[in-house]
Amino acid sequence: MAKEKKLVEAITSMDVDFAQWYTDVVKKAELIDYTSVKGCMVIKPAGYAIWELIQKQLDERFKATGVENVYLPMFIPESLLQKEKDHVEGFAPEVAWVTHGGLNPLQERLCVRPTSETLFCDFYKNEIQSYRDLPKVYNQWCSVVRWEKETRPFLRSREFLWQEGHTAHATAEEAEERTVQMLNVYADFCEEVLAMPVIRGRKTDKEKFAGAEATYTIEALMHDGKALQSGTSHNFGDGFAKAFGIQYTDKDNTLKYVHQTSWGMTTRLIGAIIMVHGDDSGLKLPPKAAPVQVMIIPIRQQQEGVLEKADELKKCLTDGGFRVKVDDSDKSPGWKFSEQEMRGIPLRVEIGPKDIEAEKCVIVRRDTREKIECNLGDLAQKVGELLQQIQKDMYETAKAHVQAHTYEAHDYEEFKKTVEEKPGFIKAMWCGDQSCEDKIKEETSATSRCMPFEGNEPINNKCVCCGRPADHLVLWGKAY
RNA sequence: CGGCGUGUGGCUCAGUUUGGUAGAGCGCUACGUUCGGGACGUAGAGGCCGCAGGUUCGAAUCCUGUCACGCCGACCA
Repeated sequence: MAKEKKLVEAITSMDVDFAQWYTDVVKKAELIDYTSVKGCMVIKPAGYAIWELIQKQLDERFKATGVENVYLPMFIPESLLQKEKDHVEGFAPEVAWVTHGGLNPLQERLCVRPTSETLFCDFYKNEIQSYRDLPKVYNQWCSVVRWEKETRPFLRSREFLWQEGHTAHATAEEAEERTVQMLNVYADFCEEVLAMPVIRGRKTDKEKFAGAEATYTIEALMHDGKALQSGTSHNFGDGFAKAFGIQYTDKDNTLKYVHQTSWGMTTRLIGAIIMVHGDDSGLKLPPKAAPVQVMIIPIRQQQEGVLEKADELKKCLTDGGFRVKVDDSDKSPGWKFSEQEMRGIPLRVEIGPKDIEAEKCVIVRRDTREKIECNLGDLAQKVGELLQQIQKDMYETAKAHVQAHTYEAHDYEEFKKTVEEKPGFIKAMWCGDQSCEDKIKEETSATSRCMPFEGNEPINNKCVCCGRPADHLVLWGKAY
């Protein structure tokens, strides 16, 4: 149909060029704008509002587990960054340095935080004296800078917004418990709020965070079959505590090192929403992460009473607790439909003279495009039901996509063939030797995403790469 | 950091090969007609052709340098 075709002309089809499709959606949905600094973007109102919803709902979940928010500086003295060896080595290649204050060179250069472990450690070493001072469960919302070579909006920018939680505990058990707890907070948040299914698991040593004893991750699968690390939670053991001298006096009057964790989620989640849910018409927001949940589009709005009715419906829905807007711009209705779809607004309500006459309106779902007639008196209730349904259906659809794109490979031939022909997750056994991981990455470009906590029954007992005995099931895939 | 590509009104691009008065479509402004899947008419506004040098009577166009952006790799949330 010519008309159908016209709908998509502004956005490249995802089957033609997924990367271009992503960029088109990001621009057309007005989430960001590029700036004169590579890798740094303007997050526009439509994009920032999504972040605000993420922040609010995540923050509530954090606080329910006892997290308190703080703010630490954005600069780290070089000497501080260098205290933990693995950590510096991991981050040194991508830090930005401040070398001058005004016109004068600094005595010691300062790095712009790429993450704040070292600052939290420096802070905790004075803050923590006794077992009574523990645990410390702090979090900060801020931006960090990592001088990436290649950048993409939301997925990999040089400056990005995130939250980083940093905790200190008396025992290793408590730290481990917190690490897992936060990973679960993340996973539940992704599934319940973002309607995005995730795989929880542990990173291999090769993929774990610089300085961590263990890194846990949630991995999501994008529409094109590539994986996206969507949140991480690290257990540092007492490594940082030893490097920074963070000790407390326990009940038995002995000095002990604290055990620490850190965990973070970023604006990358917005990229995940785009790539998990979006389609050729644009963005598709899950209702709980949609800054505008309902767009009311008046038809023949110049006609007396139409705009008034639209505003009336808006008030009714706003009072019902929904996020609602009326598009009263002087564009044509068809234009407004397309805009609502590109912006991913979950529901639109069409209201025109014919509807007013019949005391009805038409509701259209963004996810299925289904059109539903609704009596005006039932609108708020119906909208509530539909938003819930959409939230649920979007999750189910995404879940089905992950299941349909998760494969098993029993030997290396099958593995290579699967990587090449079937984008998605591949379950395969691994002997635990990093040389196999390296080889697989080099030869197939797939990386180990995680060793999943669930669905990890061995599929055989041989390493998919070298054939030696293997008891780790690893989820592999090409990643962003 | 390597490979490829692109910089011309707000946007998408033509013009560059072969130097000669800066173009189109969309968008924008005003008025009018329209309005249930990207409406139309009329009249307007808007550009040191990324930046800096050079060659030339004359440069968007040729030369040198530089900056930025995009895509693909290596590094990463």
